[in-house]
Amino acid sequence: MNITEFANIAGVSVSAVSRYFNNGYLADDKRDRIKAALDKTGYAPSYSARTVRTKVTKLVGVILPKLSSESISRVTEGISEVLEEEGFELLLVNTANDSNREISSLDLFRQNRVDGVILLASVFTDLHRSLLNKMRIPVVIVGQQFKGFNCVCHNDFGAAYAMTKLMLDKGAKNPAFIGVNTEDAAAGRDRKLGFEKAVNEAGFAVDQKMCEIAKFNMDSGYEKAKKMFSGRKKPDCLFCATDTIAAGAMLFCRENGIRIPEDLMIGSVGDSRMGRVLYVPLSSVHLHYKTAGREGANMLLSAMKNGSDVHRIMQLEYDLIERESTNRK
Amino acid sequence: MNITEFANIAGVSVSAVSRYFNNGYLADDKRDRIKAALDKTGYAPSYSARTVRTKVTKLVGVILPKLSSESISRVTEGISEVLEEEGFELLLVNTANDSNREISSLDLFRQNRVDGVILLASVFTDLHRSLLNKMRIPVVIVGQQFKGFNCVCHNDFGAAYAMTKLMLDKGAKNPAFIGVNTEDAAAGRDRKLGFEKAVNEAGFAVDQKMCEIAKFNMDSGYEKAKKMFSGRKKPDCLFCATDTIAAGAMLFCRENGIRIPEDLMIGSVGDSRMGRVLYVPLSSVHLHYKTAGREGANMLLSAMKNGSDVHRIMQLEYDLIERESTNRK
DNA sequence: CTGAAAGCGCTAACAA
DNA sequence: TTGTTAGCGCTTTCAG
Repeated sequence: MNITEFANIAGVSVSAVSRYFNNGYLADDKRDRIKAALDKTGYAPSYSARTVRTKVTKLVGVILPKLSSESISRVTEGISEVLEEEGFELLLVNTANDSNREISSLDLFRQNRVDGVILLASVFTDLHRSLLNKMRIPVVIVGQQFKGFNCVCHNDFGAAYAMTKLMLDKGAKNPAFIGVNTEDAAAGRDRKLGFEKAVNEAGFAVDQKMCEIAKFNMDSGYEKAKKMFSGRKKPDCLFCATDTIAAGAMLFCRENGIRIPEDLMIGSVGDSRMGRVLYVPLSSVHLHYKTAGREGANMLLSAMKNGSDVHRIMQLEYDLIERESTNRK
Repeated sequence: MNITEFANIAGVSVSAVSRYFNNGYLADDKRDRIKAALDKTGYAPSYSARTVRTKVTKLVGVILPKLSSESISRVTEGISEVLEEEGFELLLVNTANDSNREISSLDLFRQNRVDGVILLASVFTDLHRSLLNKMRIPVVIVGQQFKGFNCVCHNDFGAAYAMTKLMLDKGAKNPAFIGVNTEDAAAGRDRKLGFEKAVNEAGFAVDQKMCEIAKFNMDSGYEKAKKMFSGRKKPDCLFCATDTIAAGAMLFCRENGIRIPEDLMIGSVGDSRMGRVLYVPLSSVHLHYKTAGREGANMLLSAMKNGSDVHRIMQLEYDLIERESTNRK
């Protein structure tokens, strides 16, 4: 059924029906007639026909590298809270860490499907840049800093620095590191740099043999810890780029009689729920993921409203959370 | 820019442009001309204008009670894998466990916004039923069984039964239970019933004083465990409806010198990643969340294709995972 | 294979 | 306040 047919049934004009749905001028009796006809027929107007006219989709595209990650889902939750309050809905694309999918969904979103885009990605290339420059709708990047675009990000450098310094201040002498791909500027590069700065400031040189790169999962953390402890030199403190990696490393320690924190302190970044209940409660750095999502959404909302060309960067600070895993006397 | 304007620039007719994007008959030279003009102008056709004509949105609405839950995000991941492969995108609504939001988004989806709906909800009411009956597009419910509709669900009853039986077979005599709201037919009611059946079969009566109802979080599990252990009678095995609740209960045990599994066995349902790395590795029942998402998506796809009125119910089985927390000799 | 033209269902300008 | 009507940008029939 279309608006004309429905208007006939209700005994009013099409404009009356349109005004009913768009809060225009309308006499009360017509309003009642429409309401009654609505109950009877179950008519609902077509969103896309409206969009053709108004050019407004009330949709925001959200591009994610994966769904089942605590940090990412917290960001998404923040995004959805703010956006749904403003009457927007989320068009979600899960790229499964596939860069091609990122590119192709960005391209899809150019097809007038959405009013704005929020992009969470780990690695940014020149291709990203050129495509982002072609976008005719506002875009906000969350979790990374990418020059020339709106960003909401964390202080990954500071977080890693603070955690490493905490362990070194407790007297560790042989710091080790398990990070992630440094092409990821936030979780990869910046956290590594923060680690290195703390090590250097404490008067040590960074031993690259004590630095491993893991995947974003527990098994990989386990394997890298195993590799690290197979050498002659044993670390006495370990910084991990994520809680998940730290949990894997802990699993290895537990199986091999390495005591935490006595033999090895462990600290990481993320402050996931899991950290509290690990067999040794994990010291971590809390990043404000949900807030990042909310702020990203707010930034997008104002960009969609004002169409401003000036890009903004917002960096969120962190909180150091000390638990048992670094509690060496 | 619209299709007419673009067709002029490319020096072809509008039909040619339309055919270019819809794989229709088209001479090669025109195809080349269009490709060149595309590179030059960055033109992208309007999705909504197409939808007005074709009535196809290539969108599936997904209604979730929350985002930051491991089980839900695994389901969503399964859904998105299958749907994106078929060229569909997800319109996501996070209802934040608010039943009104469930209702209103279902209503929104009636407005020709999507081609189909996947609904994850915990509590189903008559209002749900009447609204679901009004939907003119296919709907699949995942994670619950709701008579008269397409469902993909888990064997929650069997899962709870198996876990409880495991602990009773190991010699437990005083079984306790921390569940969730029984209005939730799957995680609430069925898991409680499964627990009760196992207890009864072992020749015990269910002591309702040893049964608590918690929220879906760790703190609540902690509080309920505390309450349970404040009474005279102490349980020697505890079934929890979710891993998160079990983790909270474990936290309480650890703080209060209750040994697991010697003094208290603990088992739950969900098999989340966290369970493996708890201070006592947690026995749990694996439910195939991602598969449920995939199967739900497949069911929806075939309903959208065939428009069949017959509703189907698919129940997925479980895997019992024994770990240290129930390993009493 | 191709182009002209008639809609798809709606909104909004305009005249009343 | 109201109803009429001209589009919004696209697809698809139909006649070539």
